[in-house]
Amino acid sequence: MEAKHHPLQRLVTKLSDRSALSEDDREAVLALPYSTRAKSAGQHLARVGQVPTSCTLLLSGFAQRYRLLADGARQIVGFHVEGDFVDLHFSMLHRASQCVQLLTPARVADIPKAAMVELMRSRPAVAEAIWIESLADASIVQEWVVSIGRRSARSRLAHLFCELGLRQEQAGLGSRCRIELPLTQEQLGDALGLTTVHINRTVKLLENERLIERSRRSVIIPDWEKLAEVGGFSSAYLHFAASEPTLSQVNCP
Amino acid sequence: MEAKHHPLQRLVTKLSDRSALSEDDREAVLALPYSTRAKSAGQHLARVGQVPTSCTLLLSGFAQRYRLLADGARQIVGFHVEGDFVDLHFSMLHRASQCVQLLTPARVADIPKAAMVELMRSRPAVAEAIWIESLADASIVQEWVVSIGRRSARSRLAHLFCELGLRQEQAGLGSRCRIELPLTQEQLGDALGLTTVHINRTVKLLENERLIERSRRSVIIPDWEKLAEVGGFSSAYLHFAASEPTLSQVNCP
DNA sequence: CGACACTTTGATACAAATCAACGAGGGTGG
DNA sequence: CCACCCTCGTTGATTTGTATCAAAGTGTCG
Repeated sequence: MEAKHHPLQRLVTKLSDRSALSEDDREAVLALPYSTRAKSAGQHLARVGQVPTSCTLLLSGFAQRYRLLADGARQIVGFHVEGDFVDLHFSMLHRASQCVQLLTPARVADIPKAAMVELMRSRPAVAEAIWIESLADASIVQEWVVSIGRRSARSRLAHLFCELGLRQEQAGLGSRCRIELPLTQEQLGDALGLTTVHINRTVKLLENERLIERSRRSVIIPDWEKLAEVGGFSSAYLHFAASEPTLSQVNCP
Repeated sequence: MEAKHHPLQRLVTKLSDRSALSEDDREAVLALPYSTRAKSAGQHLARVGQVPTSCTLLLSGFAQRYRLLADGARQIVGFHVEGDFVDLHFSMLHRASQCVQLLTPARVADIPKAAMVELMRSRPAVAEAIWIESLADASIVQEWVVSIGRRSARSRLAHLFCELGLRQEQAGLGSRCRIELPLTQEQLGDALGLTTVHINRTVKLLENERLIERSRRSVIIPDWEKLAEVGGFSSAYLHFAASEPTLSQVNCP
């Protein structure tokens, strides 16, 4: 089975992770028509007000979803990693209410909206799997509300690092304790509802407390559990499949 | 067709509002097995950690979805009105990561999870309609992130009042300019990431500015557009069907 | 090597939290 | 029917976390 390198393979893997798909279902997903493109950092995959005609799947790279306010303030409402549909909601709701922008160079696949809808109508199990994926995404956003609404800057940062670490690990991109972070401090601020200056001070605080270490664009978490405690982090809201190792089972160098 | 008073009728109406359902689809929804119960204010419909076996549909009343933090802080992540599924996500994700609590006395219908899944597997159009509904819910949560992350207390309150007004109007419960608000100031604070004291001062500020009026448990919006401007409110994120009247078409007494 | 984007630091200003009471309505029991 | 209590709303004084403004460092890429 050398479908291993099929561009949509990662999507299939991600869906199978949480839902049971038959061989036929998997093949139906892989049979989806698509066209791939390379894009550079900073490019937009969606803009407010657009009416989408195709669904964009992130094959590699890292993207942010955000809204701009009248006074120029920006709030990031989510990050996307490879395997994520970036604008499926907008497709189904007929209009984008946010912007999606790449933070790194990336490869994307465009799938005609009609083909997606057709696939989901003819394959209930696939529809269900995609639905469940979108519910898990929604759960993450809800946890962001909790963070931004009720946690201190220090906890918010700790929580976000924990989340990104786990999500990266779950996506098979390495250990939860070493996060490849293609974000500027300004973007961290826009994600957490804080200013750049305050992010800077808080990052340094965490560093002084030995809760994180930094080297270039990565963040290292020397003691996962301690950081999780500072962030009030519990992975339940990520709704990983049950196979996920307990926190205590993992402890990185 | 005296199905008019079928308890699930409101659900059918809500789904048909945004999606096209055939007569068969509608009847399949109405044929769902269910049992209704009356519940009193304060009762929980779901609790963190529970494994749901049935889906709860709110037939009447008002509920909040919230999370508790270690230090006792509470963050409300959403409100539910009649016609909403209150825990469909938890059912599909196998475990509740939040609590759902009634704010008013209410009637609810319990539908066995297996029957829901079966319905959605056999009727793709219904599955799609329910999915779209959950996407619209997610969009609301994302706007909450924007509010809590980047808006001032005054704007947050204005924005929430606008949202609740429109949602209530959309649900056929009256004009957007008169909101039946079964919330204490503490609950408003927990929803907006502010303290009770600060909510109190901000409410009075809006009142002094003649942006809202209060009488018992309702809030009256004398000039919708002015309040919408203060809140930076634009209804796009609610993703109502296109038939929605433009803001300027409506202006209440 | 220069340009530019990002990080870091300091000084100051505010918005919102906290702490502490008091007031007012609404339901309950005597 | 009144007195009581309990929750909710209101207000003031004070503190604190975070924003704002300003400027100097640092790194990286052409």
